Amino acid sequence: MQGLFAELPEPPFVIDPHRLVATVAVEQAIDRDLDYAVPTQLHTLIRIGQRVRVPLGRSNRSAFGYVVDLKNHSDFAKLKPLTEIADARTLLSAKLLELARWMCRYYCTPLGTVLESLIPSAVKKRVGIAQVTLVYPTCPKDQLAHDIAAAKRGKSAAVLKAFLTVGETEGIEIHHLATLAQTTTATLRKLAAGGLLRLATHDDFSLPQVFSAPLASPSSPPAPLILNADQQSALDILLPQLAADQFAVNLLHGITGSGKTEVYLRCIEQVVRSGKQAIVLVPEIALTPQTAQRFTQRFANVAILHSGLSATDRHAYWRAIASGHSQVVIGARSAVFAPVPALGLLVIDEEHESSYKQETAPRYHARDVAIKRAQIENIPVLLGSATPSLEMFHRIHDAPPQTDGRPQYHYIHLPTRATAWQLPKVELVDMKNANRDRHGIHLLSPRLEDALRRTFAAGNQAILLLNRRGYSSYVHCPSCDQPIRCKYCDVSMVYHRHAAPVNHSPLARYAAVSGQLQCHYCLAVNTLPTACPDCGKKLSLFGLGTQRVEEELQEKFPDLTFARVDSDTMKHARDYERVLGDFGSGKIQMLMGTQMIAKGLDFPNVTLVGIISGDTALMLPDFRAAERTFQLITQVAGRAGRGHKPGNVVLQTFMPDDPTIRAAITQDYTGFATGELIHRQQAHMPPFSRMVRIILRDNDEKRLEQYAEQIGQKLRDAVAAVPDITLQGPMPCAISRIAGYHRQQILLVSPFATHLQKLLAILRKHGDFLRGDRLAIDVDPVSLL
DNA sequence: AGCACGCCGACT
DNA sequence: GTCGGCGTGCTC
Repeated sequence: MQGLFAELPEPPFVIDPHRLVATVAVEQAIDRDLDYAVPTQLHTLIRIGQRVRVPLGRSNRSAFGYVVDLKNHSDFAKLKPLTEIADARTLLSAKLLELARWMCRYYCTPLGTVLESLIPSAVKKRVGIAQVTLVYPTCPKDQLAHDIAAAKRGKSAAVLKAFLTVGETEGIEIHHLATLAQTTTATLRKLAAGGLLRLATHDDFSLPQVFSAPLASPSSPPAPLILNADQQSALDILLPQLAADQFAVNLLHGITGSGKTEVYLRCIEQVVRSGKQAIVLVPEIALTPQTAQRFTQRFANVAILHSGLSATDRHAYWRAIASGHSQVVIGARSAVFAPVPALGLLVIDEEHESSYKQETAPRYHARDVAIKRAQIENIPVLLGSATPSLEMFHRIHDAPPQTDGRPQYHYIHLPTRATAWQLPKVELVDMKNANRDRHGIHLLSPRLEDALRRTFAAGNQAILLLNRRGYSSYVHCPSCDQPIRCKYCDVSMVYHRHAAPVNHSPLARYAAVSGQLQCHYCLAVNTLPTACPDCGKKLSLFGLGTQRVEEELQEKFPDLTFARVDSDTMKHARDYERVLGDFGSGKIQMLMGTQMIAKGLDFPNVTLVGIISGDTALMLPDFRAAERTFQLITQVAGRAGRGHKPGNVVLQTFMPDDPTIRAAITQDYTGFATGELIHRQQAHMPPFSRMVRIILRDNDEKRLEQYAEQIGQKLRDAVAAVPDITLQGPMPCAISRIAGYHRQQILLVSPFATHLQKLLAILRKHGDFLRGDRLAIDVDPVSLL
């Protein structure tokens, strides 16, 4: 069986033919690679990168793993033989294996666990791989004519003639042969039983029909767009890197509408022209048909790895990508592992997005993995954003001057809108005064209401952002002065007006139709109590959610057609596509919802963006709260004025003097970043330090405290041996309980990532820190909740 | 992650 | 007397 990857070494020359050892990373949280003896009959078949079955443990239970090394000796005395090769293909190229090894070290995660998330499960399970039966004549080829003459007529002669006409030295697929010889497969099997033919079955790894289209021209010719000067100078930096096959990190900082995508496309065109492939990462929620179309219009073979793919399709795409058929791969986080044979460029769009961080083991950040992969493949990586993460902004500006052998960092700025449209005007509404003269509760200020009316009167469209689902975020008892909290989590429950479909929760079926309390963390659902469970007094509703805004809109704008877009109403990708389609065609006048509508939408008729509460995220107990707030406001503001009409943004806030809000009004990224970086430096926070967060959990609070103290002591001892690391904690997490588990954390902070890595390596050797059920290690955490 | 070995409470 | 609780440690 031929390997998929040409660069993989042949199996070693067998020095001792009786002893071949395979190092295997089992698909389990075992932080050690295990050596197995390779049975003699597998010596010529085994390859690094194959998935194998091995006996494991005292009871020799069967486990799967990946061959990560082949050698003639082992330090271990008594080796068990591996059971079988589970898949003849090499599922891992040498370079991807090197990437996995780096993740294993950097994220302090067992290699087997890393590989488990590198190889899609559809590939592991071989979903959709059929067996194909091939038929061979038993006589030598030069005797075929003689045998045909001997058979004279009948089926035997017809079948053998088919071999001659095809001129096939290899076997012919059984159904194909039956058609050629005008007979049936049953007859062929009979002839095989009689000794005239030989049958053999193989795995059918061929690509499905959809991929058999030739490398044709794309569906529509590339638009002969004229680039502006900034785009052109961006390409002047990027294209030589591509031509030179050179590792370089590029931060493409371009305001919304500045034409970042066109820069991506031009770079990818060059990659494709040179016969290589490109990978484009986009945030999960930006993986819409609208995004995909921009690429499929320009390239013939685009693999779009979206979450709705079936296992069979996923596996088929993986094979298409591994074969080099796909020129461009577009996908969310895990697409960074796409097994393209000749990677030419990695693009990470919206580089600052926190959805690039995986919150389960291996807790990797796809942007950082992409940079590492680019280094391994010796290619450029292109990080795009209108609001770069402070990590990248600082790293690029603080990079030492280019010297030989050091990675090159490039800051590429696109400061103007590509089409010379105006940036939207942002207007601030101080909510402390806005509703002074009105009765009742109003989420929409008179100013925002007025702006909406004028927008619709002019036949334009609007987007309204509120970053919280549900109706009301606190159900509050005025007497006890306590909001109703989740039974299992340390958070208040959110009131949802109508039974929202919460299929993930086993409690969902008990939800009342009229209204329910939901926990947004563990997804528990309760009915809304009629009175305070503690004192029996009447409850009142506080805080606001998208459902409440929906209600107010229906009252104030009875003729308005609008859609609420949040994870309650958009359960399927299809719902979302339909709503976006209706919005694009003008059937819907307004979208209202959570951050799902803040990213990437490009509708030229949108002239107004309303932000109902610009400061909700600012209050979160997280050092990135200001950064997130600035990013969200800037992103959603960028949805306005993308056509020929100027855009307006109305930003409602209770904190009109907050520096983050002020910077967001003027969309002054550099001003915001400079100020925020000073704060971070004073507080010794990232990007001026690196952080490792250790999360401990237990369903018993007392036991957790003991455990945290014990781990804390071990850590303090270890920290004493490594310079420049400070330890904070153990302390309760900001959300001190989730789904019944009490949570504590310990933070390790150091100005030097290498010191933290050294510490983790020591702890790891010690072995106390791999109890995945009680302890999680999060390197470079993106959230501290 | 499994799974076995090991040392203390309520059962035939 | 022993069935079984889940704490600790190993897996080539």
